[in-house]
Amino acid sequence: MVETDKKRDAIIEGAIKRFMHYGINKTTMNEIAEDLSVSKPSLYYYFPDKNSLVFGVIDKIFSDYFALMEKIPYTDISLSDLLVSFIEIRHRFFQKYYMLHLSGGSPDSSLNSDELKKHFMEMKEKNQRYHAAIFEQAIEKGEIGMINTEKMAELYLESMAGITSLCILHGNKELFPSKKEMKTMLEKQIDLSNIFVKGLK
Amino acid sequence: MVETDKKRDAIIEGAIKRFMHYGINKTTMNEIAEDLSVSKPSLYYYFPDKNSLVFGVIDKIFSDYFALMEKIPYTDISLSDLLVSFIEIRHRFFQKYYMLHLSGGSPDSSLNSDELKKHFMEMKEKNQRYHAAIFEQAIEKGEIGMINTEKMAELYLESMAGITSLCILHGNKELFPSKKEMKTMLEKQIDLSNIFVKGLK
DNA sequence: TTTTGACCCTTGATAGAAAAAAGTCAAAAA
DNA sequence: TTTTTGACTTTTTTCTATCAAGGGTCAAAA
Repeated sequence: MVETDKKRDAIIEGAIKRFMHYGINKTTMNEIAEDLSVSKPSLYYYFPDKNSLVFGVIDKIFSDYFALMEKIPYTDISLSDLLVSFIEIRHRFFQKYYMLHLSGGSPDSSLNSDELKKHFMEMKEKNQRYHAAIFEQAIEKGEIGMINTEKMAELYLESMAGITSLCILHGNKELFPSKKEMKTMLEKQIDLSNIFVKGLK
Repeated sequence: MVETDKKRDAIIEGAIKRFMHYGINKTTMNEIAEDLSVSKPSLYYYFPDKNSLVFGVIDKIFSDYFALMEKIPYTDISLSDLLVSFIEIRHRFFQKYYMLHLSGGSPDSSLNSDELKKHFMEMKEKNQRYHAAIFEQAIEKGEIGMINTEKMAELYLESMAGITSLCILHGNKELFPSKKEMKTMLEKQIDLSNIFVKGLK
């Protein structure tokens, strides 16, 4: 039903706001309910448990991410530039949703459910397939040489994720990485991406 | 004094054996002393505290690492192959000393002392300088184009470390990464290294 | 100079209690 | 019939008090 879906979405939006500021574990179902001026059982009417709500939130975020990716037209733009655009999109999402610890190594137990891990895996694979398709196009256009696109997309994204991972790991142990660390990370990813593409020629 | 240095080394060797098997935090000064059939205060005669002993151990391991690196002659070998040799050396050390968590993200509080962090930083920089020198040679030989070697060495090593970091992060949560994960990690590092070098041409 | 037994003091693990949060349900409201 | 709720139960987390273990010291002996 449409009304039901609207309410579900409103709950997800409310949850996202709390999660973005306090993180998943530090947000209670009561707080989300209070924000929306409803009772806790109402939340449980739309979501069987907190994990499903978290799932809904993650799913929404990823669908926004892919929507943004797919909005970028990949004709009339070099592979390097296209990949940089993708890096910038990921960078914005990483900053915006940092408190949700979507990049792994999470202290949030809610992210450790098998269901959610599976979903993360699926999103990762979807992202890889999308990048592999981009590589495929670039091969057809003669921008890069013949490669195993699936494997290269995986290696490429893993090298990007590795940079992110190190930024989180070696960063100051504050709640957030500093603006400066963020900028350095972004620059390194762009540099590496450009070298990577050149290396595929 | 020579005798004193010998005893220091013996203690370090004994500590390494324990650390390799049980990790730093799970090894007590008493155990190290018992292994060497001396009393605990004897240890404290040679090392003012546990941190200094850990420092000695780390220092020994890094000096072994650099000794092995420097043994590889870097004439008559392509940059790609040389870098692969380095990756293999790091891989062996990573496996051998895995329990010491030298790759960061350590649960061992002993590794968090300022003194030791500084030392880690110095070793990282030494490694970067060594790699930068390698890149310098390759430029002179015309194997790769002109680049900022310091910056490239940093980016290169960080992309390698990133792969390692992800392996630790996403690996099974067992004590050790599996042989298979290790192999995959090694292959990815080699692949990335080769693409990176091609990208510098 | 080097080694040691005996000792102190700090820290980290453990368990049990208390608090908080997740989750349920019968009944009311829409 | 669908949605909402106050009051309730169960589970999880956090806090705290205790205690053993491990780091570190020292005076005396070798």
